[in-house]
Amino acid sequence: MKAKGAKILLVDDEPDILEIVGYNLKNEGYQVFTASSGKEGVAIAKEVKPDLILLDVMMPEMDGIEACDQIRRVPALEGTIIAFLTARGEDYSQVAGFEAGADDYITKPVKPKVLTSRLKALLRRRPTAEQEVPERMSLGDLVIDPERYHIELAGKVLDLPRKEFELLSLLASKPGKVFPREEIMDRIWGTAVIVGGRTIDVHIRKLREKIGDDRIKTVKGVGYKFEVNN
Amino acid sequence: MKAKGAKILLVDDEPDILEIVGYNLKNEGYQVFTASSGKEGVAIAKEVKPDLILLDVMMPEMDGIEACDQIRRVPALEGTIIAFLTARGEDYSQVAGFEAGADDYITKPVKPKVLTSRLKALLRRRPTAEQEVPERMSLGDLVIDPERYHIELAGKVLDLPRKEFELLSLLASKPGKVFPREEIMDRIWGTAVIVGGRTIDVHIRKLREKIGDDRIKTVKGVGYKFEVNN
DNA sequence: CACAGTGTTATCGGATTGTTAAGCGCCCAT
DNA sequence: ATGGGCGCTTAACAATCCGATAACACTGTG
Repeated sequence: MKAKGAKILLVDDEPDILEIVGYNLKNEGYQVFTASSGKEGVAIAKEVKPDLILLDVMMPEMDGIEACDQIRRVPALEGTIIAFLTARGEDYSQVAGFEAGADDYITKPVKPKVLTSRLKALLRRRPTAEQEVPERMSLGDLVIDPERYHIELAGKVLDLPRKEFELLSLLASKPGKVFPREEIMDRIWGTAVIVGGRTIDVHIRKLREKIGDDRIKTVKGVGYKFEVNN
Repeated sequence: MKAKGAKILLVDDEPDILEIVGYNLKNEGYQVFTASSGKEGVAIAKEVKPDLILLDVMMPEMDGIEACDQIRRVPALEGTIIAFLTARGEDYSQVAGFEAGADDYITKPVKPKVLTSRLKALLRRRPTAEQEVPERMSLGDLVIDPERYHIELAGKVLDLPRKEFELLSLLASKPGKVFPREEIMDRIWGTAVIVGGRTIDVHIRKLREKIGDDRIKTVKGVGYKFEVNN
């Protein structure tokens, strides 16, 4: 059910809305950021680069339309999806909003389920997530098949748990390259998740147990690398 | 690029919309049919059996929701994709909450490019619409017959309810491939329908009950895959 | 030898999935 | 119209499995 933690920025001047909507989105596994004015919203957007921004139209200081406009001018926020949250009846503002480059409108009040479903739909068709077809990798007698989510070792099929599979895929994506622990953390857990120091090691250990000690090499003080042995 | 002209039925009471949207779709190589009311839409749908129907929600005589409902009752139009066209600001919660069985919502005004890209995405999702449906799929002792909505297991004919059949067809369309839950949702329920988290599991369970536990495999944290066992 | 970094193992919590039963709307036959 | 059956969804609970952590051992390096 979780759409693995896309970043969502909520901008609304009513704390209640931030609270309620934010709560529901967090519950769905999103990373939620909030701002209480257009100005603040733009600032935070630049900082965290959210995947999606929910903008209330009516706000003091800087309304949603102008905020949208500003955000659209920031190159770093190119692919960001912007959706307006509007009370019903704020009619003409919608045309302006559309011109400002909004991707969707959601009218308040809205049921949490409906809201998250809309957001999911929006996030799903973002261009960035469009066309990534992971390819089958062959490395000696080891075959990594992302589509089937398993590996083949010397002809034998082996199922791996998710984290292990991702970790191996990452390391194997560039054989010989040393992946610093930092990078591994970022790419597998994401910048938002904080896990303890031994977690990577444990997964590495399990991998070694399954595919052989000699394939993953430790570079002390730096990280790990995958090596095709044969 | 042109998908050999899928048939699209446009239903809207505004001639302008029919004109503009129709023009663009034809330009993209689709076969376009039009109707200007829900009633007419249903009639034409029965006649031409389009792959996809674009329904305006607000229409005289019969609105889009009712039309959708009617179309969904026609067995011959079983696999038809239905997308709602709504004006921005029309209340989502009402429409989305309504379980009419639409696959997507598209809000007007929409740029032609965006519209066609979304339609393509929709058509791509449906195995039935994209290319010709393989008459029968044979996978070991399991035969899937899309024509009759039933399967044969070890020679015995087995009738499956619609959702179960669609689910099985989807999984079996690429044996071995892991279908993420998200993708299953998209392709069987569409983005417009909101269903709870356990719904897929229940259908999977019923399928396993009928065709055997060993054919559908769970990949935890990801999805399910079909496997030919012999 | 101390210390920092890594290896190893067992354990626990919780997220994810399995399972069953019940509810609801629809169709059809009585 | 009415009742039963069916298909789909939801709810509630059980089972399972994964992944993080803690605790401790090991290794190499200054």
